[in-house]
Amino acid sequence: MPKDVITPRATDYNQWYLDIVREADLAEPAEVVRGCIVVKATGWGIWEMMQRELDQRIKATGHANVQFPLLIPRSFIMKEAEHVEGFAPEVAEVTRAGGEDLSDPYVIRPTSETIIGYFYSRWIRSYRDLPLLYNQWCNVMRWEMRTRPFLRTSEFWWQEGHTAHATEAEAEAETLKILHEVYADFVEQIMAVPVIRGLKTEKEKFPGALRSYCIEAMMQDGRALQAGTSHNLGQNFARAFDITYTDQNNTVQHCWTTSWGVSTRLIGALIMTHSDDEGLVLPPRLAPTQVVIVPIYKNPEERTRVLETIERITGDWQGRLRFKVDDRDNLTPGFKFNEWELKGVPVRLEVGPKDVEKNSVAVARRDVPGREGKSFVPQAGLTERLVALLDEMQTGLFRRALTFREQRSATVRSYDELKQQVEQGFAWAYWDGSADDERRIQEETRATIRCIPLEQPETPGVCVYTGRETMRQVVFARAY
RNA sequence: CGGGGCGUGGCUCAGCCUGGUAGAGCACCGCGUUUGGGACGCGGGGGUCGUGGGUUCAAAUCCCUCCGCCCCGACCA
Repeated sequence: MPKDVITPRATDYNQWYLDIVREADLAEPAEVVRGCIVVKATGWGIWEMMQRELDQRIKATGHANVQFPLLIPRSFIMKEAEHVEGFAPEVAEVTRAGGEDLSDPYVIRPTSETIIGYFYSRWIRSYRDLPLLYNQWCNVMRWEMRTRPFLRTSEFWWQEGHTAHATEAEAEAETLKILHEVYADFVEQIMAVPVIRGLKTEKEKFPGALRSYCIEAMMQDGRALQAGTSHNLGQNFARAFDITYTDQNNTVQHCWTTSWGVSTRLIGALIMTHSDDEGLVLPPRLAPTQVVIVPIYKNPEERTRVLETIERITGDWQGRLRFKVDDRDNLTPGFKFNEWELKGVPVRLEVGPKDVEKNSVAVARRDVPGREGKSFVPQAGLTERLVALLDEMQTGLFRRALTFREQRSATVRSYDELKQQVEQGFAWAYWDGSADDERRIQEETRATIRCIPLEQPETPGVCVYTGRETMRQVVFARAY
């Protein structure tokens, strides 16, 4: 009998999400620290896989890792006008240390453009120093009013890339390269989450940026989640922090800078894209453990025989499959089946006395939950079969998510249609409105423009709000 | 910041209305039997009832203070 530990999605999507986080043992509320979470081993293991894949891509595109201080002089935050307005309300400050009040208080970094800008201004002298391509993995803090595990917490973990370039074109190329080659590639290929790549509107862009690009994903309730952002900061921060270089003509110029980040929020995206009422579902290429093996036996003799068989069939797995043998002796197989299902391990193998005799194993695939996803297969050729199965599951998860998004997306031609469509998913619409129009729509529908997709239609259409003809199409949705 | 809810073994909660020796389920420990979809029996350990004050012969229970957490809305990766 399964225990009712997870609220079905259809009953309460929000509660389902919280149940998954708890039951899959990803994280728990920190309780004693407002708005923060403790990321537990299963959750952090997933983040480490994300870090590994992202870090490879960040380095492959020419960046190196560095580490800046956690604390930033408060005065730094005040230097870029839009940036102050955007972040001042949500920074935590350190006003006292070493038993004394600080004459110049610090803020705990909400993001590091300012302190990095300060150092870049000292490091960059010549065009020969450019481009400067750095990234840092760290935690940041933003005093959020309402928090949810992974999606929005006061402290979160992320990477923030910060680069400086000689020209606007180079900065723009960098911003887009990160969006495509690092973020979209990782999220789609490894997380199996389809994304829309686009540009943020003025209202939604990063405080202090010239332009913000983003990737947007659709969750199972039809709402949008921003999965990553890449900002072309123009010369705004370079002016605020005097980041200048001398060019080939001996003229002093301001640099063009970029910043870009993805965070542990991706874990939230992962959950809300693939998981089901039985628990977490991990795409094979991201799963820290791809195959878990549950031995089944009634007595010590059987145990020995079964474990020997497992030893033999996993003999050529090193380097091909990430696996784990669950030989805990105090738990029944049934308990383990459910536990690994909750934790989202893509494939479970069961090896018992019958399999030892028949040279078979039971294979259960997580993307088809319960007994339906279970079949008995021969031990011969198992490794190849599993590698192929994982591959098939990876592709299948992506396709399933993409199909879902398409079913929940529609092009709308009137404001009434838009209102209806955002109730259930993405509304594609021609748009020629202002930031104020955007605000009014948000008030009335709770939906915002998620992005102006990079791929635009070739024929003009009529703006869904103003009625004016325009070439520009945008995506409206309610967002997390 | 507004609105609501809750603080009692590790967890979920009952007990409070109507004051009188602190309970249950789960988890944990020991032993035995079990083990192919969340095992069972027997035994056992563990709680200054969020904090401070008040009322009372007597407070988890009644009154007040403070603190914390969770949930729902407007802002945000």
